[in-house]
Amino acid sequence: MASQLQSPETYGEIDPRVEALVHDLIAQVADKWTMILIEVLHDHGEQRFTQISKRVPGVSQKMLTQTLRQMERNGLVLRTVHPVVPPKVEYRLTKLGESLGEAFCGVWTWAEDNLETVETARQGFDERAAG
Amino acid sequence: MASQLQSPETYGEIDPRVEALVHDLIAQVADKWTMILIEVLHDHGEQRFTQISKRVPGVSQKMLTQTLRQMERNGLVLRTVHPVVPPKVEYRLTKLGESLGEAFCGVWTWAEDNLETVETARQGFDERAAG
DNA sequence: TTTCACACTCTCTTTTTGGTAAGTATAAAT
DNA sequence: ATTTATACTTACCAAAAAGAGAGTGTGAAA
Repeated sequence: MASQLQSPETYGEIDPRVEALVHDLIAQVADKWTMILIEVLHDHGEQRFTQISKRVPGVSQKMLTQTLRQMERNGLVLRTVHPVVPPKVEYRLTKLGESLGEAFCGVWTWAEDNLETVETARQGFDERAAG
Repeated sequence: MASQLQSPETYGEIDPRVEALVHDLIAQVADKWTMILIEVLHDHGEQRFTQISKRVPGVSQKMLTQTLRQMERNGLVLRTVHPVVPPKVEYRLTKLGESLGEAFCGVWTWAEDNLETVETARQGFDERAAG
């Protein structure tokens, strides 16, 4: 398969294993729900599962659990279980989670600032394709 | 906006439709291959299809074409077709593409800076889960 | 005449992802 | 005795994404 051709020297000085790790980490962390959850947890502080779900329109229970778990595993979120009935579990961002939120700021503001530019580009592209 | 990660009370005032547009745009633009292609196009300037594919280990032809097209549609990439045989097509980042690359820098460096922190967090989590 | 180069496109198959809905545990309230 | 609340887990299924591989067009070189 020609698509798998390798040319190691093109990556220059950077260790390709580190590159791969960075790519993987970004893929996990730049996920749609993760980004939204960071936002919600930042804006509203420590919250319970149900509160979060109400603030995030469109998440299924499954995805919320899954994303929260992954974030916890990656050290972005602290999960506190209170041994009561019915269960009470609270989530909040760790320092690491907050710092990721700050790192995302650039992308967020880029998206906000360029919504129209992108929309215009799309229209141009689609017209060229059609005409 | 909430993306600025500053004050909780600003969250309520945002138009949810704009929020949704921003989320969608980020989802398209924060995609794994898009990020890698921005990097490669930034580092090596204007390149042909095959050159790019050699510099990106693991992309299939399909994904490369698809991602490049999406980027072109979003105005991130300029595609230049030279009417010769065999075909010659060159790709380069637009200003918008470059600006997105800069916006990503924060996330990129966050990932590099925190690789170990995350790895440690994961090990802790996995041990807790096992034990 | 066959081969090669390049940048795709198309089809088929596999893998991954995500939704839905039901089930679990427990104590208090009705 | 039944319901309610919370925070899940599990099983099943449909949809979407991605991979593999073959095919396309054209002119020049072997």
